[in-house]
Amino acid sequence: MRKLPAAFYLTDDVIHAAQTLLGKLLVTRFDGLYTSGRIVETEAYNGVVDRASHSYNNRRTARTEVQFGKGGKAYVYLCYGIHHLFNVTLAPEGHPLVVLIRAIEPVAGIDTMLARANKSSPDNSLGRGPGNVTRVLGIHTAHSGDSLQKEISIYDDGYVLPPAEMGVSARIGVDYAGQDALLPYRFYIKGNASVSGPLKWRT
DNA sequence: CAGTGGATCGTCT
DNA sequence: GACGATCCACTGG
Repeated sequence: MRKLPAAFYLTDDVIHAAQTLLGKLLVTRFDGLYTSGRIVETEAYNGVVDRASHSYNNRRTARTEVQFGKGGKAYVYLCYGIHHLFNVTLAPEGHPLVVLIRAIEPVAGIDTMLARANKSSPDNSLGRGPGNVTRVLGIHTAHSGDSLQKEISIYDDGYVLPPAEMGVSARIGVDYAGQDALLPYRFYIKGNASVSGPLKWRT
């Protein structure tokens, strides 16, 4: 188990980072409660030139300011008034590149996850979908801006994803982005039961 | 499995 | 004042 170093997050290659994060362990430790899950689905958001990105066209607001800082922090925002979506920020200061974590396969602290999700037994939906990822890991908008070297962190446990098992598709839920909605910026582990989206985009 | 519709509120125009 | 980088329950096949 090796925590991803601060240097990992300073890349400008958001596509490669989104691919590399597949198979890594996303870990939280809040109030002594340890939970972790393997990242099985990601999406790249390519900053100022990406219509699907909150920072498109260099738009800076209080909400998106974290994206413009040095990479290696959490960017968490509220979606549809209900769901908290967790992103990893990347790149040196001034480059608002992020990777959305869309699904995890629960690994440790399953009882805690079940309690947070108000469920009694584990199933494939526990870490499926970006809203569920934050729910079971206990992440919410107040954590936006937090370092990924503290309560929230990402580990490499030696898992290696065979290249043939990585799936690629367009991103989900970004129809408003015009042509950019078609970009092949979503990455997932083929056949993994925790991956979200339509069946054809899970196999 | 696919399709539909309600929930719910911070953010930006 | 409109609208989401979504989820769930429910319908029908």
